[in-house]
Amino acid sequence: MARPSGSDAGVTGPRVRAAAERLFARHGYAAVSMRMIAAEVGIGAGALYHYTPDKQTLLAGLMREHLDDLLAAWGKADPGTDPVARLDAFARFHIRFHIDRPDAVFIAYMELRSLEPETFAGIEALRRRYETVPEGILRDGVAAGVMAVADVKLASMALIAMLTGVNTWYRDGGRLDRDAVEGIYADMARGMVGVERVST
Amino acid sequence: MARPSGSDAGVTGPRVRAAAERLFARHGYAAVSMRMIAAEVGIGAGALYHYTPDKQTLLAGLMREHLDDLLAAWGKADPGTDPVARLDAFARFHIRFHIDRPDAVFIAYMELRSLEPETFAGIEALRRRYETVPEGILRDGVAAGVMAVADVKLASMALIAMLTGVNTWYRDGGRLDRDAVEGIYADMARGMVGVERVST
DNA sequence: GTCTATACACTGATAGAC
DNA sequence: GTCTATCAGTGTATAGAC
Repeated sequence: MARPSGSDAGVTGPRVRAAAERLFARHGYAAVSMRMIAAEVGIGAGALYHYTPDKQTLLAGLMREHLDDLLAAWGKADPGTDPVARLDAFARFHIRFHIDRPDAVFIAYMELRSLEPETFAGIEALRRRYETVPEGILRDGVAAGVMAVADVKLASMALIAMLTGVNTWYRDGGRLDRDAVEGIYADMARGMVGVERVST
Repeated sequence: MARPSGSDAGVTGPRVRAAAERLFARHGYAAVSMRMIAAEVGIGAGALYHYTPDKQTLLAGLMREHLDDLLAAWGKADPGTDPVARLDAFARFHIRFHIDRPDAVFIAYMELRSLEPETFAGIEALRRRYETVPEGILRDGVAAGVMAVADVKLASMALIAMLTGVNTWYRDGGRLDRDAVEGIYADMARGMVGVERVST
């Protein structure tokens, strides 16, 4: 039995966030109006303010949620074994997680400038925490003598940039599937940080 | 002798473009008003329309100019010798060129979505042409047997993403100077595409 | 070449009816 | 929980004086 109209039982909130995510990613935060978001959801603009106190909070919420998910997901995906295996896992995890959420990724990386200072600081701290993941892996790898990098911090930034770059061109149904892409990038990641090649 | 006021002899046009570049990079195209640009230059908003027919054209001009400069500069920097030397030159060139123009780079990469379709196509073609540079180098390197990549196109995209990523953290006067950064990245680039290490 | 004045649409956010 | 109506402010772009 269909329930009486008006009792959507908490589905509108998520729909508002989903619409905002899509539109912010597509057009940019500043270019999206609250009326556009409301129209996408199918409600009036005034009704949006039952789900967010303002536009800025809506954006910050999307970013925080994305980064929290990212950190939590790596916590589960981290094999916690030797550095080379962790590097491989990290490369594959990062690509998989990012190509599954192109909109959230784009917003989290590009709309930092749209945040007010205090909000920015909190989000930036989460980003920074994620950057320490590859740093730890590389530091361990260098210490164990199985990796060779001139600078752990630079190599970590280079690795993240390389992996995140997949989002600029990857499309489902393209020439290579996810697994192939992950494998090729994991390979390049190993070469980048000086892991000795297995087959040469 | 100072010339009579009002005869700035074509300096206002460049100042308009410079102000727009700075502001678009800082706040995003959509968040910047023509009034803000005019205020930065020190003229009224109406006077801007002597230098650009509209805001969109102003943006597209900045992007086109940046990409034209990039392609021309590589044309002069390309040593045109063996693939390994060209890879090294490309990595160093790309980093140097990009960290010297952080605003233009940010705009060219991030405001593509702010362009109307026809304008977008022209800009995108220039970007695509630049991507063929590392593709050619890697193809030659693989053919010559001095590089080993699973996929030339992916490796090119990975290389560009890695190098462009320097712009997200590099600041003049930081821990490492330009030349050191270039050297470290050129090293990682070699490892990434399977060039045999000299010192091991 | 720059100014002021102006057009008219749209902005984020609020108030109060239902 | 959603609606309509509304606020004060700002958006791009143009017209015409100087």
